[in-house]
This record gives sequence, C-alpha cells and structure tokens, in this order.
Amino acid sequence: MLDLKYLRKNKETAAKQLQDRGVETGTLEALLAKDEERRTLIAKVEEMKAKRNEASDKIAFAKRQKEDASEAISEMQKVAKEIKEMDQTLADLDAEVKEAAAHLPNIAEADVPVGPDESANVEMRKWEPTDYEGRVHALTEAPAWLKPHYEIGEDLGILDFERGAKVSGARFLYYVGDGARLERAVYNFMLDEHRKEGYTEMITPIVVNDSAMFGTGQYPKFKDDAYRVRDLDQTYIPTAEVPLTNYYSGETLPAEDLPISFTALSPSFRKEAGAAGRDTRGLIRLHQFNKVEMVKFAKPEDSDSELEIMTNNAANILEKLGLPYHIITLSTGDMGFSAAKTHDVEVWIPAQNVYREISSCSNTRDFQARRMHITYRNDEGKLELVHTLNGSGLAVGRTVAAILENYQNEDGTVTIPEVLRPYMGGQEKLNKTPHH
RNA sequence: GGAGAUAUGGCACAAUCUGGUACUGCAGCGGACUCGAAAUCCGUCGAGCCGUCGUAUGGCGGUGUGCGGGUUCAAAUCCCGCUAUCUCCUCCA
Repeated sequence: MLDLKYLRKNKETAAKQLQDRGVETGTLEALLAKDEERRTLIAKVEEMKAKRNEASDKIAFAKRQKEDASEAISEMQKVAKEIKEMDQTLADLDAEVKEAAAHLPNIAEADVPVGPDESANVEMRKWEPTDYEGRVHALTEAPAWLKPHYEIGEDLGILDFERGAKVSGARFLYYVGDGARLERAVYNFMLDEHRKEGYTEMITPIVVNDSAMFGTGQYPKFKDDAYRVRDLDQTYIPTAEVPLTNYYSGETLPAEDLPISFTALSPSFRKEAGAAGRDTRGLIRLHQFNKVEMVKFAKPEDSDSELEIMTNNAANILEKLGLPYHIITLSTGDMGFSAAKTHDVEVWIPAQNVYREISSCSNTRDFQARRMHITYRNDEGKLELVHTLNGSGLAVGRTVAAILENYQNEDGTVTIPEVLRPYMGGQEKLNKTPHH
C-alpha cells in the first residue's frame, strides 16, 4: 500500500511514477478526488460527533442532578440519525478509497530502469564457472547429444511427469529415487548456506488467511492465481514470503534486532492462470514446486544494501553449485506488484539456450509493512514502518533442472555437483534408477 | 467435534449484574531528598490510527475496552455474529 499522504502531496510526481509502473493515467486523479470527498465528509461528521459528545455529557450531568433531560434527548435523536447516515456514506467512501489504493502497485526506486516490459531490463553482471569448458557449454557450442532436463529425468527414471498428471493433473510431478534425493540435497544445501549467512531457519504454515495474502500484496489484485481452500477463506501459499513476512504483522520490532533475516523451505502453489501453453514440459512451470525463500526486515536506511546482500546470497548458491548465471535489474514495467526494486538471478538452461529466472529478490520498502503494520522505533523514538525484502534462494525445482542440464554427460548420466555429494552419501553420479 | 471460562493502556487488574468523565498498582517520564544510588515522597503521562491547524516540539477534534454488527441521546457495560486463548471431554500423529 502506498502512502496516501505522499500521493496527495506529490500528485504530479506520483502520477508519473505510477504511469511508469503501468497504471493508467487518470487512476490516481480519480482516487484523490474520492479521497478529497472523504476528507470533507470526515470534517463534517466529526464536528457533529463533537457536538453529540458534548450534549451527552450534559445529559449525563443533568441525570445525576435528577433533572429532566427529555428535551435534550429528543433533540439529539435527530442528530444521531444524521450522524448514522453520514457514517454510512463515509464507510462506503472509505472502502472505495482503500480498494482503489490497494490496487496501486509500489512506486519504483529512482535508479530502476524505466520501460514497458522485460525489454528494458538491465544486466548487472554475469558469472560462469572457470572449469566450464570441460562441461556442457551451450554458451559457445551445444553438443548434438544435449538433452532437455525432462528427457534426462525421464530417461534416468527420476522424474515422473506422466504419473503426476494422472494423479493430480498437468504441471504436477513425482520425483523418484535419486530424483527425490537430489531435490532434498539441493534444498538442504541451500538452507545450510543461508543459515551460515545469518538467516533464521523457519518452517511455516503453508495455508494462510486472507489478511496475510493482503499483507504481502497478493490480494486483492491477484486472487485469481491463488489456490484457495474451498469454503475456508484460506489459501495455499504461492511463496513462503507470505507466512515469513506476515510473521511480524501488527508488531513493533526492537530497533537493535534489525535487520532480521528468515529463510524457509516450502512448497509453493500457483495456478499459472495466464501461462496456458507456456513451458508445459519439465520442471520450469509447475502448480506445486519447492522453494527456499529469504525474507528480511530492515531499517529504511539499510534496505538498499540489504537487497544487494540478499541477491548475492542467492547468487552464491549458484556459484557453489557451479551453475552459470547472470543478474538483471527489472524495469519498472516488469517488476512485481509490491516491489520497489527487483534483481532477478537467472540460471543458464542450455537446452533452451536461455537464462531462466531462478530467483527474484525485491525490496518492497514500506509497501508491505504499511499493509501489515510492522514498525520499529527510530532514533527519535518515533514509530516508523520497517522495510521488508524477499527473495528466492532458490527455486528448488528449477535448480534441479539446471543441474541436470548443465552437468549431463554424453552417456546419459549426470555428474552430481561436488557441494551436494555430502548430502547424497558421497554419490558422484546419477545413473539410471530402476523403479516399479 | 462437544461443554465451560476468558479477552480492558507496556505489564497486572477494577468497573460489566444496575449503560452516563475506564479505578488502582507496577513500569515510564519530570522533580524533591541524597556526595551518589536505593528506598521514600510529590507531580505527570496511557498505545495506535484518522482529520485539521502550525515551520516545529505540539494544539484541537474524532476514534479507540479482542474483531464485526445492532439497540440507545449515550455502550467496557445490553443484544447478535465471529476469532483467539485457557480448562475438561472427544479424537488423534
């Protein structure tokens, strides 16, 4: 949620900033007109309430003196009725303003590239392992035997998309045998790395209520993409960002504890409503996938540097796994709803000859904190909204996909990255797994 | 899932039956005493949010007794719905 006072006071600047975020011109003006109407009514109704309070005090006093107050009471009956009507109108206006404001995306930070979509994204840096020449390297020249990860997985018998579809539907899968072990190794490795970097490991609820979904900005605008629990006003989380960030909703955090960093593995559920037909095969786009998430609560002056730290925490996982990646800064038109600034880490997927998003790290500044009422006491002793950040660290399924493709061998086996071997009993290779 | 109880300022609690300025203590803040501190005494303060005025410390008004409604000139108090917590039962991993 944006600060209404800011929008009011900086009408022109804000209109431009929102336009960059893809908000239609005139939206802000309409909202502020409603807000103006609302504030005028507040002044009126509050004046009447002040009168009513005064009259009530007089009636109470008269009754204590055993005097008759029926005249004053019947007079106030009219006022009470008027107040009630005005309060109703005010509540409607209030709801309209809130609803409109709740649909406005966050305003981008000043150094975010301005543009309509992903074409305006800017590459920050690029990394590839030094020993890369000896491995599959579609960056230079893809060997003829290069296979996409889903073929590797199916050939090895470690990924079963068919039975996933049979039992659940399209975009669900079973990991089998070494596939399941590899997935588990990957997220254990990630959690351990983040813990070393100071993140507190959490296991969260994976079903949350509507107010939590509102708090992080998924609701009301993106309700259609959520897996709702039937009849319960609860939702299967689309990301652990929701329960992790809402952990402190409504709370005031001790300033000396900031920044606070959380990490959690969770399944993530997405309807992928707008993605029909895209990435239909493999681990790239599923209705349910595992993700290790990072969340930070920071003082406003620290949130920019914390975003860089978090992005590096995500990138470091890929470096330790020996997977090539690059980091891009999303343009104003490509950022998510709640973000003020976003770095995407994209991993190399050789079979598709592209970098694919594997982590998205965002600073939402006070946008989520305003919705959730998370504050701290600043140096002047005043309550101030904290800044919240979130990032994937990383999408586990996509990491497995990247490992399968980048570490595949001509004979159909896959070499296990060294850092994962301790998590797999020292195993060095994925061979064909027989199963039933 | 069933029964009962509870929800009031940072904490602990009173007022709820009988509607009318939300009591008191601790903590906080200021002061006195003291070389200083503790103890004691005096004073003061009750979140947050919204509106408005002001350059500002802030003033004024509204709201605020778990949440949402209702009755009333007026609701902590009466009525309806909900949520959370506790105890007992039931069920379980």
